[in-house]
Amino acid sequence: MIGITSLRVFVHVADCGNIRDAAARLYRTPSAVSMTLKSLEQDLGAPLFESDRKNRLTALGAEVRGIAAEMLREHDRALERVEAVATGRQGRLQLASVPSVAAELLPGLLAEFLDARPGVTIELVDTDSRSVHAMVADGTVELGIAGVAAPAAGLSFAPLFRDPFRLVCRRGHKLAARAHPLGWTDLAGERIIGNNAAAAIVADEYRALVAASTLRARNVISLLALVRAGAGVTLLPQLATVSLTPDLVALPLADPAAEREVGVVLREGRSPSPVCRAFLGGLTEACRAPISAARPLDGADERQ
Amino acid sequence: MIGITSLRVFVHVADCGNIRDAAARLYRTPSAVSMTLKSLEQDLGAPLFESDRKNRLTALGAEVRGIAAEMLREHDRALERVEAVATGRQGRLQLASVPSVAAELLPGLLAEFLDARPGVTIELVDTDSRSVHAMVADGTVELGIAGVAAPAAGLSFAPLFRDPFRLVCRRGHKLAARAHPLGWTDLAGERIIGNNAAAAIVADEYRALVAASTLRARNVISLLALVRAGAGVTLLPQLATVSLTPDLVALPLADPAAEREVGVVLREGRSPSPVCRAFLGGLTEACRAPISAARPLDGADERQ
DNA sequence: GAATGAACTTCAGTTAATCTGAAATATGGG
DNA sequence: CCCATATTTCAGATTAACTGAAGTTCATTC
Repeated sequence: MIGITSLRVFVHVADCGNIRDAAARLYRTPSAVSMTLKSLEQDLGAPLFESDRKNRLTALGAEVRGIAAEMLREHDRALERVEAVATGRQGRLQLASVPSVAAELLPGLLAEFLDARPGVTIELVDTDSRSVHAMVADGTVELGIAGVAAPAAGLSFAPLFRDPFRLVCRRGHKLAARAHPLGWTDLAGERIIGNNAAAAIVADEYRALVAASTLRARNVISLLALVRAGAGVTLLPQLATVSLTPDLVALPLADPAAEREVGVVLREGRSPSPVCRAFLGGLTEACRAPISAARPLDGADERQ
Repeated sequence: MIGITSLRVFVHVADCGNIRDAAARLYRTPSAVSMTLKSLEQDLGAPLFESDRKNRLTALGAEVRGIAAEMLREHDRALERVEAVATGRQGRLQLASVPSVAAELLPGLLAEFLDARPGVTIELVDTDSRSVHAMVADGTVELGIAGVAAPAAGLSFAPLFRDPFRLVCRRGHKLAARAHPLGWTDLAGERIIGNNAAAAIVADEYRALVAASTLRARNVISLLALVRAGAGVTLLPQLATVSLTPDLVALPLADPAAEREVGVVLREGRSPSPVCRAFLGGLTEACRAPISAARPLDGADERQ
């Protein structure tokens, strides 16, 4: 049977015009090339060259050369693509993330990642933690970045970092004057604006406060607009507060348990694609360093 | 390195969903398939299947399968084409022939040949013997069918058949009443219309007759029109007379030397393409049988 | 037109790749 | 938890492909 290597040998000889040079290019001895060529001609049942000196093709040789050269290009291109996909240099990564990470951590990371891998396509969805888990579970996205959830069947969670909640209020708010982290009792009497992210806080005191609250916002934009308008204060993970406008401040909380754990959500029993694996590498490395390092800060996360 | 066979094995396993069936399709043992798959995954550096039971692909596996399947299709198609070209089932044949053969012998032969080889393209030029040789010599056509010529450098001639000349005249012509083959002396006093084909007749008697003639035509159509109009008589190879209109007759000549030899003209030191070779096979076979057999005759070549 | 040198081919032996069959191991359904 | 089935592993065998030396062919030079 005619093999692809025989054809490659033939094309090289046709290009070189002699066996010696072709053999050198192929890292073979001339005798090996000669034998390969002979067996190819036998398989075809007709000569490819006019003479023993391989510098003139027969009509058949010219035709076969054209067909084979094209086929070899296709073949090499395909192999190149396979290898690119296997090493994560090429492919598509569908990714869902909670807004804070999507806004603060991912942009720089993704830009760097894409610069290094021109063949990669990334689709990023930002939504709340619950939806992130759902999208991973139903296969809409391959990778999720979200807070822990009730351990769902078929999902795996790998922690990335812990992120303490902070109180967000207007700069002129009386709590902003406090020199020390706020205890839950300090918040008594404040109108707490509930939000999805803060639902991760399990402290009974907070639960009680927010249960008493009459205002709840789902989207961070409207949430902060409410705070800015003086409608109340709210609790957000630190990461979500690094880019606050100057009229708002984020104050630390005394309760060390008031934090969320952000991590990577994957579908269990489904090995991540090489692109995904490569991205995960960059992500965990970025999170090994303190969160703030992921984005150059101008002190916005310090008490102001 | 990743080989094409490894990818073919992988695609088969992915299609079958298990190794056993794939092995059967590939005429290999399951262990061979398993080992090939393993080495492919090692080359790629990542698994292609989720589990040992090869019924669920990883994301990488799915991508590789797509790329590989397309590549294999291309590869097989190319190999198919190479083989078709090598066996003469595909290709182009450029062919020049003298008009008589082109009109009487080739049509049936070409139709049959093309029916049997749907991939073949044929370009047929009909012209006089001298031009046929020239076109073969300069590579305009690969194959020529013509009378013998002065042995030119770089051309080969292989005889196909001998073709006796006949005298063509009007049905009512006085020579048409003759019961026996015509001798040269019978033609004395006739106006002989010269033509290219008859230039092959070497007999001195004919030379003298045609030298005395004042009319000469190059094209068979106009030549016969002249005869039909009573402008004279002419000599044509028998093959050129099998389709005469009923108002003309072709009479045999007594001189056995009054014949042409038609054969195949090829460029020397240039091995014919497989299509050409295949066509030559059919051609020589058709000529082994008497000429008339090449075309069902209704007695038109008999004296009428 | 013989001598010469370069290129190709052939051959025998070697090396590398691939396959087979048997045994061991893993998997999923009952 | 066990059984039937599928896959993997391993050692040995087979096949394909390569190397190096010797022989042949071809074109060129003297």
